[in-house]
Amino acid sequence: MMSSKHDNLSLSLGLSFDSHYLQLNLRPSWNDHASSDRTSENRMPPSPVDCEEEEEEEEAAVSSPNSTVSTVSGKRSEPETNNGEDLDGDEEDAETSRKKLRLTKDQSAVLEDSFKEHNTLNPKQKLALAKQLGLRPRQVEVWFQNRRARTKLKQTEVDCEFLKRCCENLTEENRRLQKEVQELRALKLSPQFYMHMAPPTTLTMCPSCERVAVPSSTSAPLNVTRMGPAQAQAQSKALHARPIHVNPWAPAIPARPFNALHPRS
DNA sequence: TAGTAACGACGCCTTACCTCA
DNA sequence: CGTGAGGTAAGGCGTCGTTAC
Repeated sequence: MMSSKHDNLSLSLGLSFDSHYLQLNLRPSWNDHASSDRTSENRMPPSPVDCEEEEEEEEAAVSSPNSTVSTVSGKRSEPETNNGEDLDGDEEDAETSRKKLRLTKDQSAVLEDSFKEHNTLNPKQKLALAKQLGLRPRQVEVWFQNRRARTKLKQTEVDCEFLKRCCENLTEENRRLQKEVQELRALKLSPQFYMHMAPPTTLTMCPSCERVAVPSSTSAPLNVTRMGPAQAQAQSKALHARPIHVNPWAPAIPARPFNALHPRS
């Protein structure tokens, strides 16, 4: 099913906004229409029996916003009377305004715990959670959707920060390598450099592109060969004419695994 | 067996509401 | 007291997978 494609979402993100949000929920006057959590709409069902009775039809009418019968329940212009809870104190403007229904601390905590276990819900779990929390299944569904969106957003921010640091490190590494190339070129211009150097390997310099050829299939020690013009041209021709699948002009510097975050380590 | 409509679930985007500085 | 920013519940729409026909 579709839930499987989200199974690898990282849940280890810092979710500080939730605690902040939950603290706000403790305030008794967060909503004038709802004098308490118990009386606020969609918070608590009129009774467990009522909730049980209504959940059956709600599940059919609410759980899918796209089904032909479900879109009725969520219209912002329509009062939410299916739980019957919004009639006990805010009959003044319930018909016209869409209420902001804040979940209680306990509700959020339970949802959070459930989300840590599995970030998607099957219909059975959704119904059970809704019943446990005194919410409509649609509310539980929406909470999980928004929660997944928040997780994804957080992950995107983390990824963005990571890529930013990668970019910075690569820029720094590039700067360092450019400097190194300049130094090597300067050394190359002075003949004494080669005179006093006992090269540990044999390298073949390509006269045209000034790179060092690395034999692809030999493990024998290399010896630096300074070729004459004709000889070098012939070898260069041979090297360049050969059908090459892998670039033979590898960097002369021994390659090592590059860590973008720690390029010098 | 292939095609198709219905349905459910989800993601993405947006809106409306709420709180706080 | 008014206001803008940020957070969040919820609506709308498109997409995809499943199922029945």
